[in-house]
This record gives sequence, C-alpha cells and structure tokens, in this order.
Amino acid sequence: MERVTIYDVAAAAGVSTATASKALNGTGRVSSETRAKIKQVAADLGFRPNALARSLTRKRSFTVGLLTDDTYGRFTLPVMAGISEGLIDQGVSVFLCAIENNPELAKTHVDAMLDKQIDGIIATGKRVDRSLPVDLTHLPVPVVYALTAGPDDAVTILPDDSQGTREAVGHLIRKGRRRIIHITGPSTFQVVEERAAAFFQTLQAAGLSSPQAAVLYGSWSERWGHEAVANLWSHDERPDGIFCGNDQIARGVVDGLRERNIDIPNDVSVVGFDNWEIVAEQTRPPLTTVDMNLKELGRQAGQALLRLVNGEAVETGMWRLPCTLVVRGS
Amino acid sequence: MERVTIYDVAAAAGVSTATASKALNGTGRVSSETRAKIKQVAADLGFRPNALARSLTRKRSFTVGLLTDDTYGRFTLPVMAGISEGLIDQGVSVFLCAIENNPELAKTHVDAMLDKQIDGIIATGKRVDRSLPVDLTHLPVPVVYALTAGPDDAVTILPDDSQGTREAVGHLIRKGRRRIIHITGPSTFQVVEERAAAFFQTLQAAGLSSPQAAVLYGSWSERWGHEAVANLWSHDERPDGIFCGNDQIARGVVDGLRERNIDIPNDVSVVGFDNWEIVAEQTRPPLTTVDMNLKELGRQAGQALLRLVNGEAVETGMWRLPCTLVVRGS
DNA sequence: CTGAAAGCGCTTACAG
DNA sequence: CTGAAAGCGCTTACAG
Repeated sequence: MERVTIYDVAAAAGVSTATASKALNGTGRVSSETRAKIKQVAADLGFRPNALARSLTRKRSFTVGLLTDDTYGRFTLPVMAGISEGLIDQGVSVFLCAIENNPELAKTHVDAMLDKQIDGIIATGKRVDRSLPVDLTHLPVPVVYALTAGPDDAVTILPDDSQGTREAVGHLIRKGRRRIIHITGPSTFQVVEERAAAFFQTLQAAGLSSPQAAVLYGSWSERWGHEAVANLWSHDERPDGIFCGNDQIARGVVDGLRERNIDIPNDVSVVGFDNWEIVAEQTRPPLTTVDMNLKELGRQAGQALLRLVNGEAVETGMWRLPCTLVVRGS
Repeated sequence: MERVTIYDVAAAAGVSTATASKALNGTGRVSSETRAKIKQVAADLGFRPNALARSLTRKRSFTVGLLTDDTYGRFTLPVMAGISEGLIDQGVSVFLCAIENNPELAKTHVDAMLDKQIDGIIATGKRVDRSLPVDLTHLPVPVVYALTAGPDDAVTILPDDSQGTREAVGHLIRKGRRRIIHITGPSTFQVVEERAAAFFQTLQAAGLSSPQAAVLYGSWSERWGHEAVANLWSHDERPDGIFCGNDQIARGVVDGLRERNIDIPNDVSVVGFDNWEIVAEQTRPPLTTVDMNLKELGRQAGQALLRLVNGEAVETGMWRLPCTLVVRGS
C-alpha cells in the first residue's frame, strides 16, 4: 500500500498540485467549491502530507530538541510532559536527548538534532544551580532553559520558590500558628537558601519572631524529618507549625508527630513542598503542600521557544512561575 | 551565515554533487584521491548534510517515536535514557510523547510522528500488566513494547522478575539464612505475583520450608516495611532473612530492625528491589538490592526496533532481561 | 481563481 | 571513475 501524495489528491480532484496545496493549507486564493472538493478528495484518500518534504521547502521542521541530564528524577518528567503536551497542539514534536552529564554525548545529540533541522532547543535539568555539560550559546537556533542554569541573556524558566514559601508560611500563619520552623534539605542547594530567606522574610513581615533554631538543614529524606521531630520534642520550646523542604521530609515529620500522639493539624500544622502525590496523598493525614506546577512550567518553556522560533520578542532573564498551595489535611 | 550544502562542497572540490555524495557516504566507486579531497573540502567548509533532504530520498528518517503514559515514574526515565543512548550511536533520534492515559492525545502524537516519517515506535509504560490507551497494531511501521503490555505477536521487553527474585533469595540462602520471608506490594500488581511465586519456588528448591506467613502483601512504602517489622517482632517466630518488594519497603524494614537493635546483616539480612540509588545508598547499612537494568532494557528495545526497521528477523514474544544483584551492606 | 515551473538539499540509477 | 538527470513530496513566487 503506497502512501498517497499530493499528486494523487490533485489528480483525483482534477486540479494542479499547486492548487491542491493551497486548498489544503488554506493559503492563496482558491474558490470555495474547489477547496471543498479538494479537501473531500484528500479525506477520502486518507491523504497525510509528508512532513519531511514540507519542512524541506518551508525551512521549518516543527520539531524541537529537549536536552536533559536527569535520568531518575521525578521533576524532569513532568516538565518534559508539559513541553510535549504544550507543543503537540501546534504540531511540533520533541526530540528527547538524555545526556547524563556526558559532554561528548551531549555534543553528539546536539549535532544530530541540528542535522535534523530542529527549530530550537529546550535545556532542562534537575537543579537550577547547575548547568548542562554543553555550551548552547552559539547555536543557529534559539534555546530556552527550564529548571537548569542558563546564560543571563537567555530565557530561563523556574518555579517561584520564594512565592511558594510565602504561600506555605502564610497558610500556617493564617491558621493561627505562631511558633513556625522550617525543616529542609542541604544548604548547598540554591533552592534551600532561597526558601530559607523567604521563610524568614515572611515571618518578619507578619511580625512574628523566629524561634531559636528556625531553620533546620538536613537531607531530603523522610528519615531526616522524623529525626528532626525527635530532636525538637526533646526540648521545651516546640513549634506549632512546620514548613518542610519537601514532601518526604514532611512525611517523616508527620509520622514523628503521630508517634507522639500529637494532633495534626490541631496541635501542629505541617506543610510540605513538591506535591509528590504518591507521598502527599498517602500520608496520614494527607499532606498540605506546595505544587511547583512543573507541567505548566514545561508548557511555558515550549511556548517561549516557539515565540523565539517565530522571531517574536521574548523577555529574557529568569521567569519565575507561581507555585500553588494544595491544601489537604495536615 | 548560510548553511553549506553539498553543492558548495562539490563546487569547491571541482566535482559533481553525485561524486561528492558518493565520496561522503562511502558508496559507489570514487578514486581515493578525489574522495580524500572531497572529505577535506567538506571538513574545511564545515559541511553537515541536511538530514531532512536525505530522509526524503532514502525513505528512512533515522527517527523513532517513544510513547509513554508515565509522567512521574522513576522507572520510565532510565528506560528512555537507555533507548536514547543506544540509538544515538546509529544516528537515530527519538521523539518523546507523553500521552498521560489520554487516547486522543496518543492518537494525535502517533499521527504527528507518522507524518514525520518515523521509522518505528517504542511503547513504554510503568506497569507490565497495563497497555497504553492506543492501538498500535496496524501501523505502517514496526512497534516494540518495553515495560508495558503489548500484543502476543510483538516483541515485548521486560525485566526477569523471577530470576531477580532467585538472585535475591539465593543470596540470602547462601548467607546461611533459613527463616526467610518476603515483604512486598499490593497483590494486584502482576510483578508482585510473579516474585512471590519465584520466592516460594526458590525456598522449596533449597529444601527450606516456608515460615507461616512467608509473603506479606502491603503497599510500596517505607511505612509498610516499618509496620511489617513491628508486627513480625511482636511474635516469636522471627525471620532471619527478609526479601523486600522494593527499596522503600526495605528501608522501612531496615529502620524498624535498627530501632530494635538488631544487627544487620549479622542477625537479619535484608535485600531490596529496584536499586533506587537515592534510597539504597542512604540506608544504614546501605541496601543490598536487585537492579532491573532498566537502561540496558531500553537499549535493547532500541536495538530490537532497529532490526525490525531493517527488515531483519526478530524473535517475538516476551524478552526477559536478567536482573543483577547489587551487594551492599544489608 | 488556477497552473506551470522552479526549488528545498540530497541520492541513485544510468550513461559515458 | 565521474557526471547529467531525474526524483523524493511538498510549497511558492510568478504568469495567465
């Protein structure tokens, strides 16, 4: 079964390929009757234009490249899904390149994609304070960065960690919490620093004094949350509100509190970060947490790239996308 | 800066485009001098062939599609990375399609890829007992399934859960363990059933009787492992070897044991499943666990698809890829 | 409104 | 061994 081409459609409709092309693409002047007829014939024949041929003449492949250095992360996949979803509407497909922190592999991928005439590239990673192991600054196509570090003159899209923190802490304050602390990950992560700073600011803006050890740095694990609670409850000055750096820590915290028969959220309120549903929904009570809207972030990265490809003006620099507080039972 | 084409190369080398093409591709008869000269000129000019044009004539795009219904999973990303890595060597790029359990979206993606003349498709998912929400059986291109259910006459690539189980349990037996139990996930998962069956067989083959409640079904969580240990240790007949359904359960088990001052691995040995490094390496002691070699699985899926694309014979049915026991301190 | 022709950048029989 | 020509399947000025 041969593929049907525009020649077949034109022949069957009794017109030239030029007219067929215009009718099908809605370009140029074609009478509505011939247009209708051609469309009908195309549909009957099951005509699907060969995108390769179209790209060759239009010099636009409707294809973009996606570079990631993250092989295991649960953050990258939603971003990628958002990119893919946001772009498919416009008929653009995305090439996936897993480059594993390997510069040569990255180069190979970039070259292969350039050969395939991609319209642009989205670089994505797992940490906003690390950049991919490849220089993307002098490419013949535009580049957008998402969840990874990019040059200053490019557009880089990130979650608004400060705003997310304000949402979380604001929620605790509105719930009447007055002794609020922050249990978070390693201070070597930029996001940890940012959130800690926003945490202090929010307390201050509300006129709340910070407890003695208001920010506790540790690892991104359930265990660390559990341990932190054990330490806190061995002293007298105990918090009544806890904002955690991620949902795993929050879960450890909630478990630790429950073991001490502390009523959540009446005695102590807990807010997590990430809205990792598999964790947040299984926690008892289910976790109130901050969602970074990663999928939306990916979608916007795709949109931004498309605008760049079309030569439209796009504001460069860091785009901070708002986070959303998901209120559950904690 | 215009892209340099094969016309530029041919002109600069003083030959026809036909000769340039042959020299560059190593096809046809070309004297070694002219070949060398052409290659030199191409290199000097920085010539990179336009893959779109090439694909149009060769009727082979060196591009494949990757369909996944998994947006968050930590299993899919390594598989995808393996596919991408294994294929880039052959110059083939992969289109990523996140379809989210949405049949229409899936169809849109498949059509878009077909329009772009992909050579084949790899379908991948998060569960071997679920299939993607789209029918891939009557496409004009070959399809390979990885970590998702496919039709019987296709090639479907999966980890060998039974063999992985035998590795794990065999290891416990070799360590002198005699009262071995299995703490695992929900029995609604096919892998849970398979591993449980292999678990019993391995014990039996070793002449070991099964403890009373040898397989404990629960959830895929740290908490469930922790809880299971609490239950077990409230009775008299306690295991000296525990094989867990995943690393999170194993971590909960290890934590539960440590809280009871049980020496791991001297009093009780624990083996996990998944080799999720962020969990396995952080556990104290670090977890001995089964690695499913997901990346290799992806690589093989890519290879299989390529063979199909080239019209080579490929054995259909389930391919079971061996797991590897990673021995650490538990 | 419609069509003949050229062109996108490559490859591949077919002659010479 | 080398090259002229046709072709892959589309689109786009340019005439008519």
